Amino acid sequence: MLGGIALRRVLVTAALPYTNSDLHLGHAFSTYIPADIFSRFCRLNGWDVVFVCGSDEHGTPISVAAREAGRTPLEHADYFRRRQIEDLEKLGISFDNYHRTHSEENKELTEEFLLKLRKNGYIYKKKVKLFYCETDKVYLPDRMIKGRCPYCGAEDQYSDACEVCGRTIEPGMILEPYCILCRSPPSTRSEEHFIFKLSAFSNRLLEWLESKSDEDFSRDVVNYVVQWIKSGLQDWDITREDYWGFKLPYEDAKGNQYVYVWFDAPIGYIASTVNWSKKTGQDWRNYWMGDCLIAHFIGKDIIYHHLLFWPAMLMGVGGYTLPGKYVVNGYLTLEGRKMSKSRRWFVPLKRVLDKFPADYIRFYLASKASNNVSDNDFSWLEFMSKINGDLVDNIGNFAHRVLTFIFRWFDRRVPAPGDMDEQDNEFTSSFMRIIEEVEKEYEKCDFLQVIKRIVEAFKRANSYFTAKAPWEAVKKDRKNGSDAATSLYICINFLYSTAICLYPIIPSSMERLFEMMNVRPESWNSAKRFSIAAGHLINEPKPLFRKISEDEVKAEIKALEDGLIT
RNA sequence: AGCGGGGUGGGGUAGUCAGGAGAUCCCGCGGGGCUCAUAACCCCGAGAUUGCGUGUAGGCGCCUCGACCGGUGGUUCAAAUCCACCCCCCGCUACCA
Repeated sequence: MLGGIALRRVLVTAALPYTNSDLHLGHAFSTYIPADIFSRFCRLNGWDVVFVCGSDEHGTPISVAAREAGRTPLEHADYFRRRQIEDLEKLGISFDNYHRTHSEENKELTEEFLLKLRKNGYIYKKKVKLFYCETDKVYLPDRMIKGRCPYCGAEDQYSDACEVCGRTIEPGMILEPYCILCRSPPSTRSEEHFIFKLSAFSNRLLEWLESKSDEDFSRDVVNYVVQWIKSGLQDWDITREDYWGFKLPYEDAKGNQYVYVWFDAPIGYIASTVNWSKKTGQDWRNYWMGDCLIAHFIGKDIIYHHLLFWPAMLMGVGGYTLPGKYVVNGYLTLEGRKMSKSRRWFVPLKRVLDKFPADYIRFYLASKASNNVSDNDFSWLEFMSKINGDLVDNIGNFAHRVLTFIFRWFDRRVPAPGDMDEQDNEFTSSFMRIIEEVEKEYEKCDFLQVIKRIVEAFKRANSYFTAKAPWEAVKKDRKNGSDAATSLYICINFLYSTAICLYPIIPSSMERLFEMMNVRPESWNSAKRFSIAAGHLINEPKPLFRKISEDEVKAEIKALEDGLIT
């Protein structure tokens, strides 16, 4: 079973949104929807699960953007934090706690990490050369310096890599460097920095990674980082000058030296759990220091931070449980093209959530999220066709035909079944089998397969319903034990079971369905038996989903093409 | 440049780790059925797959007997699946989070 954890205790984290912009469909796809579905699935199973997240608020991009917007970095972070929370709530992401990295808890933990790592001999000091912009009064990281490529001579390339010839540019090699803020040439300064001895963990990381099952650590991802380790890990500079973040807790640090954002960001997961502890009276150590499956949900861009830097930090400090499961999804392209803010080729969550039910977005994106690093495409026309075909016509319509049938022909009461014939037995055992399969796919976080199998089950159900033709049988005999009664009894139980299966993916729609069925979703296991008894009274059914019109999606495509997305 | 992931009927996708009759599902297309249901649903079919000649077509004739999951070659009784090389697409590359 899942991660071999006996206690069935799970801590789920979703990558912390960086507070310098609004969230878009890509974020929802790669991280928040998968993490939320998994958390809900764990809760249905009755496991002890805590789902934490929070905003990631430090770093140069935020201080620079804040200055441009005439705000302090904290005000800037606050602004986007609020907007992100709005979107995540609207999307139905069920965090148990949403905290922030610029918090007391995170400050304490970060300091503790830094002090312990230093005490354990994993932090050392080293002189490094830095670019400094005299005009803007900031130290410039690689990405804030552009210049001419020393290899192919291409202009306007970032100082760490040339997009034209594809080569990596070593620090300081860039020709005619300039600051991207003011275009003036930077000066160089030499500072003493604190360095985390990442290289010391190479072997331990390798052993740890290679000891994991494919189920919890997908092979693609492990190969990817193993390659990285084998080519030689470099130590990690965790100091920044004149920065927006936490001060270094070392006595020998200078007053303007701060902690690099990527050091305190993952600690934010723990900080959020600590903050949750304070609210609930639970002990966060049960999750971070005990027998618990820690599951990180991330996009493929931050694999290194989560599979190398972060576990190395935990190993170096000692006493913490290491991550036990990673779910990594690739990027989302949009209509076949890479998303880009500057080219206005993206879809903000605010916009879609304004126009379509969150469950539509969840369903469509989940149908592509298969715990896999390869990219997936978001296409408005495909979105429409999946929603209309799978969700409305197949699933929604089946629910409606079963419920209205019981409501009208059996006076709202689930009829008592008679003897089951071969068709009844075959259909029943096929959907029980599908539920077992769905359970396995949920544990793997392969939601593509989950949805595929459920859609298939509904197709079978529609076929079964047509074959049994209860509308004919009912004309002859509509009492309990009749042929029609048997079919409907089986169908409403199928509906309950599959609604449980879909509950983590489209929770609010399934809430409405449960309400119509007049039941509460009990547990995952309740899907594996006939949970709705004969005689049970149902409520009046109403259509669960509405169709999307072609005009609606064409309008979205047009808005994109006209560059109207902001 | 290196590394990673792909290339499967008209479009989109599954299957590749554990080789077994050329293949899943969705959309679209052709035909039929049903009327309980949100103009929904069900069933059947065509389409990936074949050289040359000929007929309006069903077809017929001929031969060096041809085709099959990007291409070529290999391993195998058997390859979409394993191996090698090649072509094309996409992504990532630590101090941009």
